[in-house]
Amino acid sequence: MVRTNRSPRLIDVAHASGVSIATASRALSGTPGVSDSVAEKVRQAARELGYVANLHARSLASGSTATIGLVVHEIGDPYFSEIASGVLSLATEHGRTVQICHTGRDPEAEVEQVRSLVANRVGAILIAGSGFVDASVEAPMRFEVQRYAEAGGRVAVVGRHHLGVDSVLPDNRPGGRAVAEHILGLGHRRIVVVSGTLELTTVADRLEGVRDALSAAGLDAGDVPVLEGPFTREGGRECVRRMLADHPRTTAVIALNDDMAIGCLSQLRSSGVSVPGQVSVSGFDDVAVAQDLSPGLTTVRLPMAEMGARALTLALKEPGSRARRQRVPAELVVRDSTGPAAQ
Amino acid sequence: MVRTNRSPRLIDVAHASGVSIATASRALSGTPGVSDSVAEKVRQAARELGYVANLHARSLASGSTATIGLVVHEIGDPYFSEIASGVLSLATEHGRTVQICHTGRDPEAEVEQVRSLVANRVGAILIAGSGFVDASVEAPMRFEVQRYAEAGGRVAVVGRHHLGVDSVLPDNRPGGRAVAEHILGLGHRRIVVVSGTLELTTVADRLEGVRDALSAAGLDAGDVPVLEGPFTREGGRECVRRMLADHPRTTAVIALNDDMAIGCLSQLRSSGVSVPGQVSVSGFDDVAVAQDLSPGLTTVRLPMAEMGARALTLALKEPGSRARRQRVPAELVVRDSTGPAAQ
DNA sequence: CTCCTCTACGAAAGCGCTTACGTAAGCGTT
DNA sequence: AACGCTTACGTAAGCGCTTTCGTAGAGGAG
Repeated sequence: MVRTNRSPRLIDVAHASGVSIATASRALSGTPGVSDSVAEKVRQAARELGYVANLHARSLASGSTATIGLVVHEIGDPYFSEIASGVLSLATEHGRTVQICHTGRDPEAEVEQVRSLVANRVGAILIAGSGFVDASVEAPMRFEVQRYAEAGGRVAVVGRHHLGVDSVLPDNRPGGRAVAEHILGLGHRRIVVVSGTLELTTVADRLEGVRDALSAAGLDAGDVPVLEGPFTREGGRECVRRMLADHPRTTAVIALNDDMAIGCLSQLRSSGVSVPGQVSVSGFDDVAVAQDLSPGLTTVRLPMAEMGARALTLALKEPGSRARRQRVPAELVVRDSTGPAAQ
Repeated sequence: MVRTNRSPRLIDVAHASGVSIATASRALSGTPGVSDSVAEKVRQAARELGYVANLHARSLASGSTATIGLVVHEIGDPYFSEIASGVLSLATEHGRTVQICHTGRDPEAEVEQVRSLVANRVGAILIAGSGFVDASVEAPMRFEVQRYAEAGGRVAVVGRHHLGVDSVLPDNRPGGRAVAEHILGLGHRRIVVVSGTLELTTVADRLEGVRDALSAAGLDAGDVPVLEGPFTREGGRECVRRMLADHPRTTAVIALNDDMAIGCLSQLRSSGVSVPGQVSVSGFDDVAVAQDLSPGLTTVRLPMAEMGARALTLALKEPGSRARRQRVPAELVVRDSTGPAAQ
């Protein structure tokens, strides 16, 4: 029975090294109960045959997988692709493969994707991206995640609370506070916040931080308009247009992520407003390109790749009795897009 | 034998709907040979039980997978993340999952990743990113890919020739020619090309196009310095520093990708050189952020997401008798970073 | 020398699914 | 009425691995 042109199986390795397939399996997967000499013989045979275990067979038999699932909103978005980069790098080190899903920012698609990852019996699920303030929107997701976790699945989230699982949480609120303090410290008082939809917890948290700073400076947070738009570059452009129309005397724009900030810069430039001469602009996230913009974007740095890696680390660890939380510090990075308030 | 807290299996669905597991399997996977009424009954039962097929069992039994593997150099890089975005979106529509590997631009890691995808028995492999001019570097990859393809695997590549499989090839050379013609048309003659390593075919092709245009304009291509550096923003900065030192009278920089162009803009700005007043800069790729830079980057648009989607489409199709090639047009996009040559 | 305990290994039972093959029933021919 | 053909379904043999359980042999204790 010659199987030409097929990849060798465990049984081929077993035959070649003169042991049973049970022993071969143990030798190759490092399970104890095999003498060193036999184990080495088996490994040698495997190498010579070019044997690679069939993952599906292994998963089916063992009931667990080396694949980990990563859910992001949009992989084309630098915020998420940098997180993914961190996850991928670490996963590769651990010999694990990563299956990425993106949801197009649709909460229903998100639940759908998680369900499909569960169905695929992935070993762990990582969920990146903001949750929703509204608990009822969050409920199906929470349900799905909990069920998976209770069945022994490992889950970790980044930048998302309230899911009752291990999480890596950036200091959104302190970050918001820091950037607002910076703006205030430059003398700005006619400020506008450019924000993604307030339904996102990330947005809400950052905004909260901004308000903390405003109150601390004795301002009424109600005096600072919050312009809401899509959490994208186009959203930033749109908000700046509204700002120029409705709040023409504004001297500083606090955008709640870099994407929007980039859109703001773009629109201000096309509208002939100088930055930071007439209007200062700040962002949030510090995506890679932020430092190369003109002017360089003042923003709050979040170590995205590291956050991804830490989430993976959490998911790989033994589950704790309760959900762990890792805070990730947010660091203000001052560049050229902010300057003293024009008089 | 009650299996509490475990997901239902095919046999549970079969029992619930009063058929054999073979019929249940056929009904759920759409294999012909089941009457409509029975099929509907089975699907109904599956829905009620919340049944989802175990992918591993299915793959093991059928010998094929719904997973497709995508190899990129660096998922954090917009060029690749936009391709990945296209692949993911289309894959989701097809009910397929995508496993992404990134290689950190290391040719050996690349082969390693492909090997591991093969081991995982993925249904198709997509490889994005430039190949190497040097055939001997390319050989192991070619070998691996061919072996997989011969064993019935489906492979498609984007932006890479010489692998002997279906490919989606951007018009790098015509694109290079177009952007160089644009620069020449603006009156520039003291031009510098800022380039990634010449070992990459992508770089070589684009450069070829640039030279075509130079020759056509009656210039000696040898007169135009080619500054080589890493194919990244930092590489762009570095090359500009060299340019300012060695070729101070340059009026135009043709960067061979947007990343480098962004680095060029950044360095020129910090060096106090105005763009496009003193020096014009062009890029290549048209990553999403290019339009929002200041000045907006003149570049050559490649529809990355579409390229990814097309590669997937090729891989999903029945294999042809010979490798198919799809050319993707490159379109010059003129923005504000290029202007008339200063006298 | 016997009995017991370990250790190293083999036999074999699945993991949950697909699919080749077998068969019974229905239908049209002659 | 006998025959073949088609359709709809069931039976059972795997897919390639892990893991439980059983056992032979080595070694120590009495």
